[in-house]
Amino acid sequence: MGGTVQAKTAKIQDVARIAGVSTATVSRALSNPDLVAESTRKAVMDAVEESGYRINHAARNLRRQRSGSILALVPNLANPFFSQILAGLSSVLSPAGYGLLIADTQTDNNPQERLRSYILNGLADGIVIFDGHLPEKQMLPPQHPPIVLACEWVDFDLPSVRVDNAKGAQIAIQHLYDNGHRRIGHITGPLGNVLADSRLNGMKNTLEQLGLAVRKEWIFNGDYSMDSGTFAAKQWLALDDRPTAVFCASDEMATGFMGALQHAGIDVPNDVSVVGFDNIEVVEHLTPALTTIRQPRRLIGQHAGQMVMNMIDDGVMSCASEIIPVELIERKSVVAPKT
Amino acid sequence: MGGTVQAKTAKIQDVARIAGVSTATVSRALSNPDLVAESTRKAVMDAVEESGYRINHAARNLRRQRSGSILALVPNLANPFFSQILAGLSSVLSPAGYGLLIADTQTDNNPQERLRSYILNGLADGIVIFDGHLPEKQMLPPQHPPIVLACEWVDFDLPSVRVDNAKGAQIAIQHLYDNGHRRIGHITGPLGNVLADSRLNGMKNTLEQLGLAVRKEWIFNGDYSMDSGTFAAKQWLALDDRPTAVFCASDEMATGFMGALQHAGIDVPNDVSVVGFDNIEVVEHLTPALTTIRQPRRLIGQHAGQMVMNMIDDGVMSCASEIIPVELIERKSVVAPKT
DNA sequence: CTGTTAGCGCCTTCAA
DNA sequence: TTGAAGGCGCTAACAG
Repeated sequence: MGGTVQAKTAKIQDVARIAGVSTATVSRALSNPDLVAESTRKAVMDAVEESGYRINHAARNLRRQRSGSILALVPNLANPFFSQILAGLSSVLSPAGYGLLIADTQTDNNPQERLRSYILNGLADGIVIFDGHLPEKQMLPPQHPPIVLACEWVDFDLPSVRVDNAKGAQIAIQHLYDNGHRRIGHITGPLGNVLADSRLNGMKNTLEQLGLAVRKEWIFNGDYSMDSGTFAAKQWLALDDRPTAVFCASDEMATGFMGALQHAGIDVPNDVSVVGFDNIEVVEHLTPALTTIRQPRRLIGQHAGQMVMNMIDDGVMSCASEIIPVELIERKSVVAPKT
Repeated sequence: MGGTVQAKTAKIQDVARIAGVSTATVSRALSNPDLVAESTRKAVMDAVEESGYRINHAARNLRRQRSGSILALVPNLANPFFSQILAGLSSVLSPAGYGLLIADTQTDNNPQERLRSYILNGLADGIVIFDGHLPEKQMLPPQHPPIVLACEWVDFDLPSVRVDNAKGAQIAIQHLYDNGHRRIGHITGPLGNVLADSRLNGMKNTLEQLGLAVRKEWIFNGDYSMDSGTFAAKQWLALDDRPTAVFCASDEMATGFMGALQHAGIDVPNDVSVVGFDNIEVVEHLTPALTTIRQPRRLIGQHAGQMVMNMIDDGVMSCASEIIPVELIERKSVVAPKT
């Protein structure tokens, strides 16, 4: 429990004394400059300078009944998928004066209770949740700070920002179709994850619209990880009757899939075409460079951040959800199937 | 249970009233259970349960003169390199009751002043800095919370946790040598970065010890990014007299390097062998799978976190630095050179 | 435009 | 072992 070693830092009273005004005036000069006369404002600023005054956030927060920070709940901080999103989040929060508090919901085995305590604790003025496994509707206390759901979410009545997953899947399948593929497989995200489901359904629907079969043995279960892509490759290799193209619900899986295939001597894209999802940085440097559906992750973070801040400012608990568009990035992993 | 949740959150006074004790006793029962009688302790706990009391951190922090969180300063949150490190950090901080505050030092153009304000603001009880560009010695205020330097650091007299970079470089070069390579190139990290310099120097020294030439035109300047690896590939391609192997100061650069080479029709590893540094997740799935120097990033985060916490507990401003060992991960990107 | 005043919710001596 | 009481540093009425 030791304490922080801090110098006897100047308080607002010291500034007031030096500037020859009241503490209230100092406070105003600092947070509402418009409310004080130009001359006193300057006197205060000089006094601040002279005393080296820095605001004490704990005191301000107590008084204002807020915490000055936004909490991001991430399912697995180690997953690089989130780095861009967090960067986006940080980029809007920081200029607005909010701190970014990050918690990894996987670090302990009772995330539900943990979420609850985070929400109740008043640690944050707003929360952005990236973990779709987390909440059960009934867990949400009646009284809670603004919450925004980002990405992987189970159906839930809270403002959210997500990507148009079904559309992405549709674009991917259509692209494969346009390149002549009629036998198309899929590596799914974790079952039960809405986002994964959207991609899967988007794929199935498009296939049907194109009059193509949805073959059960061509749907490989994955969990977004590279390893699950590797595993899918093993299944693909074991097939007698193989699809000529595979649409992967994440770039990581596509990477693992292609890698394992190549290590087994398969020629990508000539033996199989592959389309990914996300456009993570690395896939452009793969051989073949991966054709994928771009998901603007930084933007997701920015929008989510903006949404919570707006909710906080407006003192409301809900706002319109947002759908962020996706686009096809054509590279080298798709060619016409061999005849 | 079954109590209605209050609209207004319960304060310590409410608990005291319900339990029939004083607020002091409640406070003690909560933070120093040993100091109160078993019976009253239980009464307090029941009252807490009944009222749905949750501690108000702002108030506690103000009173205790601490913030309850640790600040991580990251040069670029979008860089996936940090995700594992942050996960490690979070995994030790969270159980200890600390919040993890993250700031991206690249989001504005005056990081120096920003760092200063972070340090002075008392926002955090301790700071972990990952940004080697950041601090100038004289910027450090005389009085500041415990700080730990992690990774990329300019020479500086503060406790640090880093990896044995020179050793890593040595291992890499030796491995290439053992495979028959005598013409070895290097892609550096950003110049002036100690970590990059250590790797470069480790490489040069090893080369000399082995009696090999250090050829200036075989040292390509990079900045750790994949794009800089791509750029180095262009330079390699333009060379009349090419090295048969290249040691890259980061896996990202190795990835960009190999990718660009392959896109240009070069056969890796038969035309050039490549060794990386870091062992980021993806490189195992590349074709060829990348031989690299493993850097235990999660561990770095954990150690850094542990170090700040120890310093906070002990009320000291310094402690022994740590060097984390590295190891060679052999995969497929190194073969004997063509004769 | 500025000062006075009264807490925000908690912890922690000091007494009992 | 427990209670009483005084702030921690700041802000937001409410006067002036």
